[in-house]
Amino acid sequence: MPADPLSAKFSALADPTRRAILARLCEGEATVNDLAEPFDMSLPAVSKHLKVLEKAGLISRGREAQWRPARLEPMGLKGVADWLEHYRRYWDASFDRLDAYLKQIQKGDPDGREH
Amino acid sequence: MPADPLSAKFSALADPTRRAILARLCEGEATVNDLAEPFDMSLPAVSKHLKVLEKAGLISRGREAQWRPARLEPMGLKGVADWLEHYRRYWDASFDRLDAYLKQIQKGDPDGREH
DNA sequence: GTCCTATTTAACCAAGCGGTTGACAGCGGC
DNA sequence: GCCGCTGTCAACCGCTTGGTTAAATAGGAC
Repeated sequence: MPADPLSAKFSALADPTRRAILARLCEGEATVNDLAEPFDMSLPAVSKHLKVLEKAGLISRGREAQWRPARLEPMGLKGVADWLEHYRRYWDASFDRLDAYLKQIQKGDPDGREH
Repeated sequence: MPADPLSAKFSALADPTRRAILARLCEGEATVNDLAEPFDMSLPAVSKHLKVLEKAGLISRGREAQWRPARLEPMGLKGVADWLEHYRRYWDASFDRLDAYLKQIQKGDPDGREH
C-alpha cells in the first residue's frame, strides 16, 4: 500500500475494467484467465490491473501450483466507505428537499410558493 | 459529464488536493483564491482541479462579478455511494467475524478452537 | 479609458497509465 | 527431460495528468 491508501483505492476504482473484476470476484475466487475471459484485452493487461487492485488493498492473491487465484479483500473498501460517510448528510439533505418538492407538486403547488 | 460518470467521479476523488477542496467546500462556497490559499500550488493548477471536479459533477460554479465561486454539488457523491453499497455486506461480514474473534479471545479461547 | 483583481487559456514539460508484443519462469503430465 | 499451460516481466508506445509560466479575459473602481 502506498503512502496515501485512499488515493490508491479511488484511483484503482476509477477504471471500469477493474470495477468489473471486483464485481466478478464477488462470486468467488478466480484465476487470471477466468478474469480475462470477458475482456477484449491481453493477459498481461489483466495482470497489471490485478496488481493495481492488490496494491490498493482491494484484493489479495494466493498460490496454488501455477495458478494465482485472486479474491476480494473484504475490508478493502471500508476506508472508502468511511470517507464517503462524512458527506452522506449532503446528499441526504438534498434528497429530502427534492422529496419535499415532489410532495408539494402532488399537492398542486408546483412553484413551491408554500415556503 | 463524460461517458462513464462513475469513473470520472472516482478519478476526481483519487487526488488528495481535490479531496481537500471538497472538504473545504463543506464549509460553504469559496472562490478560487480561497481554495488555493492552503496549497503550495499555482492558481491555474487549482483552476484545473476545479474543472475536473465540475466535470465529475461533484461541484458547481457560479458567477458573481469577477468571482466564480465553487460550491458542493450535494447529489454528486450519491452515485459513488450507491456503487459502494453493493459491497457493504463484504466488509460488514468481515467485521462481524473479527468482532466474534475478539469476543472469543476475551473468553480465553485465543485459538478460536470453539468453531 | 485605465488600473486592479480574479480567473481562465495556451503552450509546454515530466511522469504515469493502459495497452501491446515477446521473452521468460513455475508447475504438472507424460 | 520436454511439452503445454498459466502467469509475470521487460520494453515499448500513445495518451492523459498534474504541474509550470506567460498571456489573455472579465468585471468593478476610478
